[in-house]
Amino acid sequence: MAVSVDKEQAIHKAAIQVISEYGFHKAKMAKIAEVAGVSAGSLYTYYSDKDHILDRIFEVLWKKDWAGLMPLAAREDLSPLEKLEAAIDLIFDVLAGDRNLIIVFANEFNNFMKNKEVSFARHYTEFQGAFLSILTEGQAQGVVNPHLPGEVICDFILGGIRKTLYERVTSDRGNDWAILRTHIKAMIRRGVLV
Amino acid sequence: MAVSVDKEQAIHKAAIQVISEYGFHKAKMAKIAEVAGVSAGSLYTYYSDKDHILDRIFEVLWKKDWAGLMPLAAREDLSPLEKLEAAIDLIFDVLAGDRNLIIVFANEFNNFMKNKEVSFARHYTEFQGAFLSILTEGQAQGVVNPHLPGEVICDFILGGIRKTLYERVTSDRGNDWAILRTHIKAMIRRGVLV
Amino acid sequence: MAVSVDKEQAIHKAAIQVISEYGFHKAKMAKIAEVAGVSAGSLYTYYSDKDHILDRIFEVLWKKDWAGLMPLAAREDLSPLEKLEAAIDLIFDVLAGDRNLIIVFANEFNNFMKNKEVSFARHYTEFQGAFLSILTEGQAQGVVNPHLPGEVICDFILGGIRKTLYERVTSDRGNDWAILRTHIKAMIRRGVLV
Amino acid sequence: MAVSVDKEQAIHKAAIQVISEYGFHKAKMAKIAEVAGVSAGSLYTYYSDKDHILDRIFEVLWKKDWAGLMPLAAREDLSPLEKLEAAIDLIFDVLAGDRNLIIVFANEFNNFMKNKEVSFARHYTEFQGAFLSILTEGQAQGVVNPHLPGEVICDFILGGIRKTLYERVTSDRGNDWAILRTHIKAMIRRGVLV
DNA sequence: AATGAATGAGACTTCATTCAT
DNA sequence: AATGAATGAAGTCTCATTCAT
Repeated sequence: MAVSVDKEQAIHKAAIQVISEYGFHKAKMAKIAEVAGVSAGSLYTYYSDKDHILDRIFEVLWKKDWAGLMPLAAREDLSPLEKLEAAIDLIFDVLAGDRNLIIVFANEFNNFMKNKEVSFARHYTEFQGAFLSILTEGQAQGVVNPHLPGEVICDFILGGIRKTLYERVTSDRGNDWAILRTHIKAMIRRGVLV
Repeated sequence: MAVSVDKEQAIHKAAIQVISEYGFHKAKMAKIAEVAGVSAGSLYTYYSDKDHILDRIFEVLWKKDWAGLMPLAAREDLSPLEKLEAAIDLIFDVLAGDRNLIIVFANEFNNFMKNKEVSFARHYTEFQGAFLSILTEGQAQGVVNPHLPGEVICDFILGGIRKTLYERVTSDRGNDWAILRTHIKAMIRRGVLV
Repeated sequence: MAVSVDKEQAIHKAAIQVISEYGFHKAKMAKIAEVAGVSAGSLYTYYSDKDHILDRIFEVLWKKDWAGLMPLAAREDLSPLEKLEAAIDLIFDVLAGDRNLIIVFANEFNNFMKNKEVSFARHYTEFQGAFLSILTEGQAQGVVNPHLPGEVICDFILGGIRKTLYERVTSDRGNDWAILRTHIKAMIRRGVLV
Repeated sequence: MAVSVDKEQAIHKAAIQVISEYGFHKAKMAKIAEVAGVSAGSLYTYYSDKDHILDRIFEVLWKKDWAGLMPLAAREDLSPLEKLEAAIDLIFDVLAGDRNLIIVFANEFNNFMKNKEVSFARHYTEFQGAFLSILTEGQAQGVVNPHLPGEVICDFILGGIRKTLYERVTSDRGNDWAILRTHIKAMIRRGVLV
């Protein structure tokens, strides 16, 4: 029998679940296999090693839609503000609703980036570059505060969203993602003042 | 000779360095000992086990000044906005400038909270409560946007600051903390729009 | 392949050998593994930890036949003296001939009992209770000296047998267990006087 | 200041107490020092190492009076039976009443003998030889059962006494050593039968 | 391709012993 | 002589990975 796509996905999903619960280092291969309903040995038919499983999680996450930010940033039929909102929507569309994925993303992202070869890091740099370009365009057009460095805006927004999502799925803060999205957009645009 | 405060601090500092470099799970006790300039066995004169070292890092971090938020929030001679800014200053004062501590804090906080008994979690809850009370007061006085849930503001700000600090020490984005602080305060107050 | 009964028994036997030679605390897991012909890690496929290995040795020893004393003591077709002799036979049948097991039993029994949860201790208490009931019955029927407290008789006999077996396998005192058994029975019944 | 006899004895006593509670291998030097009221380092002023402490315990035990068996066995003014009783009294006199010493003796004797150089082993062999000579004399004079091998009698009696004493101090079986001594003598002479 | 028992490198931790004070 | 912090060798146990079936 050829390698099974079903099985590969079962492992992928199980890994997200187990890693979200225990963290990457405490997530045991045996536990992932158990949750996936396969043997421990089978993990190695689909993945070269434990790191590879995490690699793939971030790769899938990337391919899911984040890559969509680049063409978005380049569009000329949208204003910078529309693009900024679309970028935020894009992050929400990818993550919101998937509790375990949010947790893995929030907890493992930094450590993941630290160890990883260029491949993913380059992806993320591209993403950031596109995000930055939207902000820069906004500043050029006089709609975004020109005194704020783009990197700071970028980091602050991404960090703010990440933690907000994480706390939402970790604590019990409801799951009305549509309203949350609105709040975050408002805060980004206008700040907290009245 | 009594237990040495110097040695205890050497270990503390070495642990922050090693954990910031490798992450908690890959940080080996032997490596921490080596960096601290003591034998592996000596670690156990000052700490009961590896977890205890991390516990202590967060405990020291907490005692350093975060606890200062509670009396701050209660002050009546300051406006909510002044308190909000003071709270942000407080976070910066604790973390800014200490590269390794920022990294440990950013990377280990979530996992740390997951495993910890009430002691630190309660501290953090108090901190968050004080932060929330400042925002709520601001909303009551009509200076903070009443449509934004306090928790969302709180998470977003704390997450934004965390990532901004982390990226700053991780990438090469200069280290002018005073200016960074100003940018972040501005963004929190007025958002990114002009 | 399912867990191997052969391997489990190889470890069991190797443990008895190594513990008999070095004593429990000086018996290294690595040595047990080596003697058993498996890797150190494999020990943990069959036993949760080192203590568990010793637990199991006593458990097997118990199940081997000591449990047989209880029904024996209850039999009504045997006189108390016949039961007493049968009890002694039972101990000999379990231990005699197995040099290493005798050594482990003699050396680790006390320390084992000290640490152990009720499970084995209860077994042993049952055993002792059955032994006592035989003696008490003998006293009631006027064949056993009524002036001797049952516990003292019981302790003395069991202690006497234990040391006799131990010295026999430890020194070079032959291995004619059948004759030894006879001597001991005679001594118990009639003492050392002519 | 010269080495203190008081301190040496405090350590000796503390060691007996701690070893009786935990067993030799789990008895920590630090704990012995604590109980003795000295520092851990001071143990090494009086003893070369941990083994030495146990050596000394058995040495003192030996010198206490067991050595008295040899002249006793050689006396010509006593009958073999009187000597046998005197030998049993001697063991009781040395051990009875000292709870911790009984426990240490019962638990560590075998392991101690296994590792020890000739010195103590030779002592014990002498002791056993003297005991045997009493029995042999008894057989020669027709008062001790000539069919029982001396070694078996010897082992059985010593093992019986050891366990009886141990159980007595370990369980709660009273502490009337005088009566216990009588029971044991009776059992040895006449057995359990009426 | 699937299994899961077996492997063994490596980590944490203990504790008898040392030695500077 | 006394102290007790420091040492580091050694031991138990874990778990990602392999491989015979």
